[in-house]
Amino acid sequence: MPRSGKEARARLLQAAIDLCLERGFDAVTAAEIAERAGVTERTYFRHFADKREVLFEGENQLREQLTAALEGISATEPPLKTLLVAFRAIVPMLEGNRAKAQPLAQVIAATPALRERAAAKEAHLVDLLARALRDRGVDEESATIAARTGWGTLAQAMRRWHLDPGAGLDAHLQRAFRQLQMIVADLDRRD
Amino acid sequence: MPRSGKEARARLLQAAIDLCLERGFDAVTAAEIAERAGVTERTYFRHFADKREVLFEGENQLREQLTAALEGISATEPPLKTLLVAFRAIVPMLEGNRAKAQPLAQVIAATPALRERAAAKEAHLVDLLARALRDRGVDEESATIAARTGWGTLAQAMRRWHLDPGAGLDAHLQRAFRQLQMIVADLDRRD
DNA sequence: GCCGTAGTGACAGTCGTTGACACTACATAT
DNA sequence: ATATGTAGTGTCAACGACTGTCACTACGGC
Repeated sequence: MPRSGKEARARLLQAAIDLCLERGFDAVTAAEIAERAGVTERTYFRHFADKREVLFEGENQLREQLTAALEGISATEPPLKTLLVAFRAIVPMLEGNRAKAQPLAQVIAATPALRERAAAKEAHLVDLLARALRDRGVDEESATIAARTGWGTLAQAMRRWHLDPGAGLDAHLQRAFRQLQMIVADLDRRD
Repeated sequence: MPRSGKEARARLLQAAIDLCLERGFDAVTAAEIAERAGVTERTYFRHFADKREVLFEGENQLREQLTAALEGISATEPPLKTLLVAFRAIVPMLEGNRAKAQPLAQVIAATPALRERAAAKEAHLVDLLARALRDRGVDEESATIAARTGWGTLAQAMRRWHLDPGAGLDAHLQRAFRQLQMIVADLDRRD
């Protein structure tokens, strides 16, 4: 009984989240996730490459939004500024997703296998940023360093934001970038 | 016939490298790796947590060397400087390992599952760096940003070094950090 | 020679993952 | 309405990754 495929994925995601919150990822089998979603285990693996992947649906959205945000930025901006502007552009989307993303983040943080997947996804995104900068004429070395640095700074801002959502992600983001400037400027400081 | 455990691990590593270079990681079974090393599959899993882990033995050494290098640096140095000095301290070790590390890097780069593990190991190392900085009195936010930034810059230096080993890793490292300074300084540039 | 520890082999079993084949819902063209 | 293509699905079978258990063996110290 094939409804829409998209709906099946949504039900699988919900089933996976529920089961993982109840028992933890490792104590749940792929067959159970499928069963709760009303499909076969085989069907699960047609929609997702492996048992973990269902929990990372949201990352795709982030990737697309980030790509779209980068499109609209003048190629004459300096590389790190480009990233900062793109990050600020997706802040509303990130803030809107917080409620849904939080339980997921909790499950991922508690499971080594999922943290591993998350690290791989981050690496992918950094690659994406570096490629976007290179496409704008930034040399390969600067693009890579800027992408890693920019992403790392965003990640830290998001971490603080999760602990203190009241201030707003944008404030945390600007604060983190200011911190970055100080840290790098200090590289040549004499005691 | 239990020789030393340590020797078994070494033989398993060599067997894994050989087989992966011949056929690629995915086309090799854990049982085959064990067999070529002269032990049982079950014994393999006593020494390594999973099929991938054997290929990341070297990372442990890197972690230890980095920890040791950080010990010897005055806590009054600014955070990013601390990391740069630590990185330069382990340059000889990295250069000495290049011959052994290269085929491994090739296998890892060609296999998504291994790239994933590599990303996780990187995240671990960044955590380690951040913790080291915090232990020296650096505030949590600066420590995290500096760790991610510093590691990212080292990673880029190592990438360039792999393409151009003649110049020496240390030269690439200093160059990358200079590049970082320019990129961050440019954040406020007006076109 | 005795003993504790670390390392090992041999099974058996669970779970993740994949290939092959046949079948069904839905959209669209006719 | 009927035909037909496409996407989604169920079933079955199999391979390989991993784990628990039990009994056995090398080796160092006593």
